[in-house]
Amino acid sequence: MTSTDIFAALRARAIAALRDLLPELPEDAFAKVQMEPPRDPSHGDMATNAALVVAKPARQPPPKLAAALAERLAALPEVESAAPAGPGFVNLRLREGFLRAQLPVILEAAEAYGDSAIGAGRRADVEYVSANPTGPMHVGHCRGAVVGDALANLLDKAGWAVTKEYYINDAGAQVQALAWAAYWRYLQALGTMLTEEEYAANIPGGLQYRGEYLIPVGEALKSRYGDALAPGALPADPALWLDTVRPFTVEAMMAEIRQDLAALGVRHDVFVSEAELVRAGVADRAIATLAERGLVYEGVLEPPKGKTPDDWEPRPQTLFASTRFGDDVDRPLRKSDGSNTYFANDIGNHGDKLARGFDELVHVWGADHGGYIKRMQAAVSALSADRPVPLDVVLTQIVKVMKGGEPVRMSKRAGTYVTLADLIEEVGRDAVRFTMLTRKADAQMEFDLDKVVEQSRENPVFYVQYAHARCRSVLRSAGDPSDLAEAPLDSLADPAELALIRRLTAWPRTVESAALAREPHRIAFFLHDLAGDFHVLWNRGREDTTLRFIRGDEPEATRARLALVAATATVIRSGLRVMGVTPVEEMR
RNA sequence: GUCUCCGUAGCUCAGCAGGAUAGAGCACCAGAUUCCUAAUCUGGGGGCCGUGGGUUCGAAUCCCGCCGGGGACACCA
Repeated sequence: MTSTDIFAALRARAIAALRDLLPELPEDAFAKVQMEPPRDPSHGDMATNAALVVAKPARQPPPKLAAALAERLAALPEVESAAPAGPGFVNLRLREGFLRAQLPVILEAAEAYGDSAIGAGRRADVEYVSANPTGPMHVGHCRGAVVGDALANLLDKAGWAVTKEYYINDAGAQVQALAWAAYWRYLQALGTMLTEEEYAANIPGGLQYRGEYLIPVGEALKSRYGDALAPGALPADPALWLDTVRPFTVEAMMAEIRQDLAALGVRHDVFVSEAELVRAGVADRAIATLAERGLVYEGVLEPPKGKTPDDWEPRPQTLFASTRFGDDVDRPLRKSDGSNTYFANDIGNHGDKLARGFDELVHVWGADHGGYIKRMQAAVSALSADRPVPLDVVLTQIVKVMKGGEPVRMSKRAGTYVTLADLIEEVGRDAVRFTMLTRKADAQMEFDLDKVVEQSRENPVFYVQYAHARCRSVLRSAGDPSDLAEAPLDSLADPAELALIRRLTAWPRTVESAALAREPHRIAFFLHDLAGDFHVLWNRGREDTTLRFIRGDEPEATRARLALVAATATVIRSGLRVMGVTPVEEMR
């Protein structure tokens, strides 16, 4: 594969030179060689630790190796100069011509610039959102949705074959409670004489979902079934209606969730239903597999340390020996009523993923599920013992929604939480998505409704969009020339122009490192920096008219700069695409 | 009590799988607009990277202890 990543290219050059200098050295001695931008730009365009890394196995002092390596590298056509530095680094300064030559590379690749092959086509299943189908999505789900979607896009760009998956938790007690709540709205639609409290007193677990969003579901049940499920508008035996109302309600909730996701621009490839998996016996099969491997037993757990639940009692349970795979305690597979625990069903879910042939599993969960990671990884290890498949979990922290400097109170019970639909309506899809990616997923985040719509430098969404719009504005006023990849580029020599080119060439390695770290927020930071470089250049043109992009008196220089602008726009678009944000043509 | 994440400028946060003199934005101070959008930009001050050890050529980064904070801890999902 021909990489467009010049850092990878020069790293290969450095390794080749070292191999030549030290033919005795085993190949794995070069594994830790890095070629990266130095912190201090005055050190040059790239720096490598190659001499430091190789010094020990080569039994030579690093400075001596660095000097020899520098001499070799200095002879390369891409390299202007190379010098040993510090304890054994080699700093490289690239020829400006080589840097400029990256612009046609970018323009020809277009948005494919930065695509990588490190994923090597491995099949990755990215499961995200997976909100319980018990109500509309709120901002908490939203972060997971955006992070997951961007991560999936990122992995795709970096060479994985990605499936975007949603796991519907439609088999547990909460869905049961949802059905009871929907049934209440149904009774209301039929004109029941009961009060809410009277109804709530007689249902298992109480009336848990009181939000108004179930009212339409009650109406829909009425128009579909009349009073057949509650003759005389009186509560009937659940055996008569529960298996009808539950799936009906789940379907209604999922329709709403799909709508919310669509509004966010999130589209999953696969929706997997927990209930269906259970019906298909997937969970039982997975547990049977574990049992065959001697990992399932009947046992009594210690009470949890710290705070013991009031109703705790020692009791034999069906347990999975997850401690053998690094978990803290073994985990129950069956509830006291004999049905599967959520964990047992999720083992089935993962068994199903493995059966579908994925090479890597990635999940995005809320941080409150952090305690669940070890047991799930244990289960996947146990199930994939013959062909290890890694399970990576990305946790997303809480989002605090702020308005006018005050936190917006959220309560699902009271039905006052901020729904995703509200949020999108208020600030727009692109702002929501971009902002959700301006923090590391695992860091708490304040989402300031006022700032996000503010059109100022403080707002990174705006800042990046504005840079793209400016690029487009320039290209439009130049008549959108199409043959910029052939433009002569020698006139691009101003430090600000070269700085922008250097930034652009860092895009491929940014994609790779972000994908490997599973950190899509790095894309947002990169774009912010890139936008900054562009704004700087733009402003130089204010002070120094010879630096303007379009110069009527200098057609060649104009073409060169248009090539630079077009490349910048391309990379911004490419990054925004990963984030799922629409690049704008103008800022009206 | 156990597990887990976190602690970097006054504030909000980056810091790229250990690298050279630790960065950005906001806030603060001083500047730039006959111009392709000043919705932007330039310059400046500001840090014991919570703390004590360890690993090594080299640590904000890796390991251990401590302090401080978030989250999770059978039969919820």
